[in-house]
Amino acid sequence: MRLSLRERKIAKKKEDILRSAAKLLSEKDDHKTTMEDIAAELLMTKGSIYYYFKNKEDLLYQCHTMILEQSIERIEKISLTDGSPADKLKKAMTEHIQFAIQEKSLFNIMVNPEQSLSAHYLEDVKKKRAQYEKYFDQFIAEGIASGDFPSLDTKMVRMIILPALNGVNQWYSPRGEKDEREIAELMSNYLLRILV
Amino acid sequence: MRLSLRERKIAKKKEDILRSAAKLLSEKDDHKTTMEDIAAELLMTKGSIYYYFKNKEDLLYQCHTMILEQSIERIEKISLTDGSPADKLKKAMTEHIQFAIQEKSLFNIMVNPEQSLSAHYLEDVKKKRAQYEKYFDQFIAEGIASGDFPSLDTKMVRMIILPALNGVNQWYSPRGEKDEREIAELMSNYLLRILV
DNA sequence: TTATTTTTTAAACTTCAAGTCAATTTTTTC
DNA sequence: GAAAAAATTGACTTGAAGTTTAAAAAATAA
Repeated sequence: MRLSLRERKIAKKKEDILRSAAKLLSEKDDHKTTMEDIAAELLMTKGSIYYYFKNKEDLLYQCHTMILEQSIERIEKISLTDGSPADKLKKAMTEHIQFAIQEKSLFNIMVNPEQSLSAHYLEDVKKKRAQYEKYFDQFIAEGIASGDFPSLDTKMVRMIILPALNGVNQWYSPRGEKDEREIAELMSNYLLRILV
Repeated sequence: MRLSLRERKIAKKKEDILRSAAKLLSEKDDHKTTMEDIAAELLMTKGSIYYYFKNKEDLLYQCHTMILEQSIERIEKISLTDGSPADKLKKAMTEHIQFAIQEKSLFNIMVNPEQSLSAHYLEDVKKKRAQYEKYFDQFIAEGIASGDFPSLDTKMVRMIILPALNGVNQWYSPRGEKDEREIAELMSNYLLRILV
């Protein structure tokens, strides 16, 4: 119990650091964001970051896993729903968009893992991404099988959908004319047109 | 005349350097690609790069402009064609995809200019990007005006199309089952479904 | 060939950030 | 409240990469 409390405290601190890292890394390039900057954001010194993380790359890697694991959890839940394939796909898209906007910084640093992560970490990140992408393929395939969607190239369609969804947090601004829900609704509807 | 010959020689050398830079920068992150690496690729020493370019950021910036200016030229030509809006849009999409694949490295480093370029350069790059994007908006708007496309949110549609097109060079592999033309054809057809 | 200009080089210079660590402070435990 | 464990500090080391520069080499011109 007590141990669990401490563990939760550490987990919280780790998450704080990850968010600080993500915030700064999403603004500037990797090497322009120093460990000192990341620490300063939290009124710490960089020394203590090394108490929680092995090194800078580990920090980046854990930003990836944090988002990826949550994303997988969310889409897993959707897949267990008993809606139509189109319903599931739509829900997956709108949730993705809203999550991406909500976690803008973290999503932002996830573009181009190839460039920023070395082989060891990259492998794992790619695996998790593939795991997430598979759900989209699954929903699309289901729709084709059931006749809800016409026969089409599942991967190609998914490779249109996902970059489009991820693109959102590159241009979204909270001061734009559309809010999260409107964007999610509009974009997912347009994307569904490809399939019906 | 003689001057022009020399100028062309310099221009060629500059392009060689830009391509070397792009090649390495597209593989690794900015700071992991050193000026020495870029020079070594061309059997030069890093000192001589500074004979042609002001600094590393200038190198990056000119990679952007090289591609952007060519892209704008290409789409400008398409816009002067007298095909239907759908024809022009389709041509713009297929050309974009094929150009992106052809110039994979250069396109690759163009994701996230915000992170790698400082304000001064960034402004110019953004202007050029906007210039390019405007053509897509134009084709879509034309189609709506002529009744070829239904009424829809031009910007939103463009913000689906372009990220999808740019996504291609993240996953394209020359050893994949589809070649450039097939990908361009298939993807542009799917994207057009949103509009018709 | 000689003189002049252009280009390349190699080394030096500078700057700066990642990572380490022993000492200190804070928190927890009993 | 004292002892033990956990967390934080900040100075230090290290290495690396961008940039500068003076001199050498190569190309061009006369």
